Amino acid sequence: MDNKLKPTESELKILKILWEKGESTVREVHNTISQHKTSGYTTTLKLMQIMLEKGLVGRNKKTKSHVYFPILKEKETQKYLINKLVNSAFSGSTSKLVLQALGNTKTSAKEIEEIREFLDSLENTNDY
Amino acid sequence: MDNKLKPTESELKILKILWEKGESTVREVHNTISQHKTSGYTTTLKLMQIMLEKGLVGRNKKTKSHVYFPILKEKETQKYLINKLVNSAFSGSTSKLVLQALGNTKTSAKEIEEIREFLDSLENTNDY
DNA sequence: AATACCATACGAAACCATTCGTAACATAAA
DNA sequence: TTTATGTTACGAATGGTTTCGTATGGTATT
Repeated sequence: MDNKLKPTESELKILKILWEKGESTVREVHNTISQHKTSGYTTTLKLMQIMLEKGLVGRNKKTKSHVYFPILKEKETQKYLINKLVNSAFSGSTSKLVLQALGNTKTSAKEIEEIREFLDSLENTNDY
Repeated sequence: MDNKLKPTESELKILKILWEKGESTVREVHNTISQHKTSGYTTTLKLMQIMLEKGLVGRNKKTKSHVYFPILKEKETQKYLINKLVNSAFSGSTSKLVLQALGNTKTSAKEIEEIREFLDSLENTNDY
């Protein structure tokens, strides 16, 4: 992934909203953010303008206002972030991360089953 | 985990060295860092002094120089970082993170087996 | 003791992300 | 058209991390 596309924490919050809700105005994004955090409207606006400059999002002019949409893709970003974490704190070992993550929180039987199935599918594709 | 104990990226690099190599002088830490990055000795020194103030590391006076050791524990930090990532990019779902992580990189048969065993042990302890 | 060498302390610059105030502009209501 | 409301652009302040230069102090070598 392009280093230019590395989002900051605030940018990630905004991207998350755009991924979940689809294209949105600054007002809509700000309303969502306001539920968890108190900061001004122009702060959100400025952040989204910066994200536009960086190419993290795009926008279209609608009659009343601009409508923003994510350019950076969710899966790519997740992959980038996992990679960063694995390298910075788990000596590059993904399985160490996985074991630690599973140990941290209660994992439901259904989730465990899902993971088992995924492990099965992994074994079938990379047999070595 | 105490918010005071949240390391920055540079601090994490230093902690990683202290975890791996055990207690070390600034010189030793700096030599290790220099292999991957070019920055001055006093930069490393300053960072470690700040980490001392924050309580991330401790130090003992040896004849020639100070010897630093980690106070922040590796597992705790990993747990904190995973939690942060799960919340900021995986809607709080650990299993989503795990699935994505496993999909990102080739996982060896041995690692898969380890994870399976861990899943087994989880099922035995939290049966619900 | 004088010199050279290394470590420490610390202020300050540079950098970056976040925050907001204010001005300019557009749209809708009176 | 005037007023009110909402949107955008943008400069600048704030706060935190990283970087380094320089002064100071200690240890060891001559």
